[in-house]
Amino acid sequence: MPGLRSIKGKRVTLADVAAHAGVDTSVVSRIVNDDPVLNVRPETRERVKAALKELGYRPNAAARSLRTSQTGTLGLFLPDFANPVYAEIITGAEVAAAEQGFVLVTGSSTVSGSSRRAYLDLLGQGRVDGLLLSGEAFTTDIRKELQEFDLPYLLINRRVRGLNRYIILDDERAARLAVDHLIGLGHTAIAHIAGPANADTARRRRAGYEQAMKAAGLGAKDISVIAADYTPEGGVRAMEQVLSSKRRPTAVVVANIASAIGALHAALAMGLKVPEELSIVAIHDSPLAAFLTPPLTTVRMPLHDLGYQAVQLLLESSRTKPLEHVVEGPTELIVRSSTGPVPSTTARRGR
Amino acid sequence: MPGLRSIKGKRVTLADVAAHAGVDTSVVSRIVNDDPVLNVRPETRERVKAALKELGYRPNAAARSLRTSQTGTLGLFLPDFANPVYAEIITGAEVAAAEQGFVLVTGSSTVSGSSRRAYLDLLGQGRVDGLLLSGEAFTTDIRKELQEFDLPYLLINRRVRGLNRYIILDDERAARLAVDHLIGLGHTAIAHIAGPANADTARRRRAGYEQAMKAAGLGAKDISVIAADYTPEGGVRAMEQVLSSKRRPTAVVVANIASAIGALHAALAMGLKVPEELSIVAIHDSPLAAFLTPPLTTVRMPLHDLGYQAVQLLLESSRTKPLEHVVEGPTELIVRSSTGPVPSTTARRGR
DNA sequence: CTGAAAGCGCTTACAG
DNA sequence: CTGAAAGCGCTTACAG
Repeated sequence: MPGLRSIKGKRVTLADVAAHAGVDTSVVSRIVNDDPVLNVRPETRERVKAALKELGYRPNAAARSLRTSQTGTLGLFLPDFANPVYAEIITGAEVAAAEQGFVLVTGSSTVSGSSRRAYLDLLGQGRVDGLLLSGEAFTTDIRKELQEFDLPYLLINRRVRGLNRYIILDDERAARLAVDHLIGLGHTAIAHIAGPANADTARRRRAGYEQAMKAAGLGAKDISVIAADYTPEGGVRAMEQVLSSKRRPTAVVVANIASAIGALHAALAMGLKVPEELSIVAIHDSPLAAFLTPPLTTVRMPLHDLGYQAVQLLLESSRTKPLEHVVEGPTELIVRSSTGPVPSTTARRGR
Repeated sequence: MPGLRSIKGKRVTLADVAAHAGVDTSVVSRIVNDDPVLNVRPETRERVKAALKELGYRPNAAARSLRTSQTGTLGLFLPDFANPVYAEIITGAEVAAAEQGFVLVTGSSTVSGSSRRAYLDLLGQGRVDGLLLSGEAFTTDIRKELQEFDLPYLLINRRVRGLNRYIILDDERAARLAVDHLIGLGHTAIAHIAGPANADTARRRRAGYEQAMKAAGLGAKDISVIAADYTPEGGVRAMEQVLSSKRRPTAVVVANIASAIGALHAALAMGLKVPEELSIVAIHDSPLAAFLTPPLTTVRMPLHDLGYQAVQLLLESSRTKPLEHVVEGPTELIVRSSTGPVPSTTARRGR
C-alpha cells in the first residue's frame, strides 16, 4: 500500500502501526523490542514488520524513557575539548556507547566554569543513565551533587578522596618506561617536569619517575622535579627553570604532551640542540608528535581504551559498588628523534 | 519540616510537591515554569516554592518532553574530536546551548564511519530538537535522512548542493589576508597548499588566494595550487611536491593548521630555513601555533563565534526557511615567526 | 484564585 | 496466540 507512507507532519506512533497491521499496540511493542517471551503467529509478525517498515516507525525516546526510567544516554564531562588527550578518550567512549545503543551528552569546563551547577542541573532531570567525569572541575567537591542525582558515575583518569569509583591508566609504568629509555641511552641527570600538584595523574607519574630513578641506583642529586600546568605555557616556564638550574640535566621527562610541546619550544628557543644537548620524552602521544621538529619521543597510553572501557564498566556495574579499575591496554614507548645518547662531557662543556 | 527531605530512592515528582504544599499539581507546574498568566495568592506561591526547595524537586525531562514534544537537546556532529578547529566550534556551541538551557549530544565520524545510519537512527527518535552538522560524513547524501527526521538542521562550515541552511566563515577573506601579508613582505612566488577537492572551505580559501594574487598583479606563473588533506601527513606530501617543483616558491599559504604543521615539518626536514628561505602562513590559529619552532604565522578565524552563532540561529530559525549565514566575527592575521621578507636572489641561488 | 481531567507514546503484568 | 488496561510524570485548555 504505497502512498500511505509517512502521514506527513505527524510522527508515526505505535498506535498507527497497530491500526495499520490490525493488531494491538502491545503486540507491536513486543515485536519492536524483540521480546523473547512473545509467542505470535509468523504471519502476524510478518504483517506487523511490514507495517513498521512501510510507515517508517521509530519509537519515541521520551515516551519509552518515561515508562522505563532509562534514557539510553550517558553524560561525559571533561575539562577541555581542545586537549588531544581528551579527544582520544571521547572517541573511545563514543564507540563503546554506540555499540550499546547509547548516545553521549558532552560538556566541558568551559561552560561549567561559569555555571557548573546550572549545567549539572540539566542532568539531574533524568536525562542520563550515568555520568563519566574527568578533570578537576567535575571531580572536586562534586560529592553532594552525585548523591543528589543518585546516578551511577565513574571518574576518568582521576582519583578523588571519598569517591571510590574510578578508572585510571598505569601512569607509573608510563613514567618508568620514559626514564628507563633515557637511562638506556646513558643519561643519569634526568629531570621531571611534572603536572600540577592537584592532579592525581601528576602524582602517579612522578612516583613512577622516582621509582625508576631509584631502581637505576640514582639518588637525590640526580632527581629533580618541577611542577607545571598541563599546557604549553606551563611547559615553557618549567623548562626555563630546569635550564637555569646550576646542575643542568641532560634529559627531561615531561608528564604531558601539551607541556612537552612548550618545553621543547623553550629549549630550542634558548639555543639548545635537541637531542644532542638535551633529550626530551613526553608522556602521552599525539598525532602531532611525529611532526614536531624534532619529532617527539613519547610514551603512548591507551586513551582510547580508557574511554571505551569507562563506558563498558559504567553500564555493566552495579550503581553503588566501588569500582577501581586500571586499564590494561598497551603503554608503549615510541622512539622518535627528541631523545639521544647522553652528550659527552666535552660537548657539554662546549656550550 | 526537615527530616522529610528527599524520600530516598524515589524521585520527587510534581505530585509529591503538590501534596506537600496542599495544592494541585497544575499549580506547581505553573509555578515551576514561571507561567506569566498564573494568578496565585502570594502565600500559596511561597508555600509551593518552599515545598519545591525542601523536597529538592527536579522536573523529569522525559515526561516534559513527551508532553511538549521538545527535548532541550541539540545534536552536534563532526568529523573528529582531535581536530583543534572542531574543538573550538564545540566550545562555542556548548556555551550558547547552555545559555539557552540546552544540552548537546555529540557524535563524530569515528563512530558514524562504521554505522552512521544506526547512529543517526538514535536521533530519529525525537531525542533532539535540532541538528548541527559538519564534515563530509554528516553532510553528504544526508538529504533523505534529514527529510525523514523532519528536524531543523544547520550545516556548519560547509555548503552542500540542495541543502540551503548553512553557516560559514569568510574563508576567502582569510586567504586574502594571508596572501596580502606575504605580498607586503615582498613575495611574489606564493604557492597554495589547498584543502581536499571535496571540501567547500578549501574551494573558498583557494578562491581567496587567487583573488589576492590577481589583485596584486600576479599571474599564472606565480599561482600554484596543490591539494592536500587537512592532516599533517597531507601537509608533508604537499610540501614535498611544492619544494620539488622547478620554480620553487618563496612562500606558501596553507589552507589548514593541521596540514601546515606537516608542511612546516617537511620544509624543515628538507633543510630549508623558515622563514629565511621559505615563509609559511596557515589559515586557522591553534593554541599550539605559538609553540612550534618557528612559531607559526596564522590567520585566526572566529571558530568560537561559528559554534555559538550556529546554535543561536538553529534555535531561533523557523525550521523550514533557508538560512545562509556568514559569521562576521574578526578574521585576523597573527604574525609570528614563520613568515619573513622575501629572500634575496643571491641567497636563493646559494642553496 | 485554584482544581479536575485529558493525553503525550510507550511498556508490561495480567487476562482470556 | 493476542488484547485491554494501567500508569510513567508532566502540561494545558477548561471549568468553576
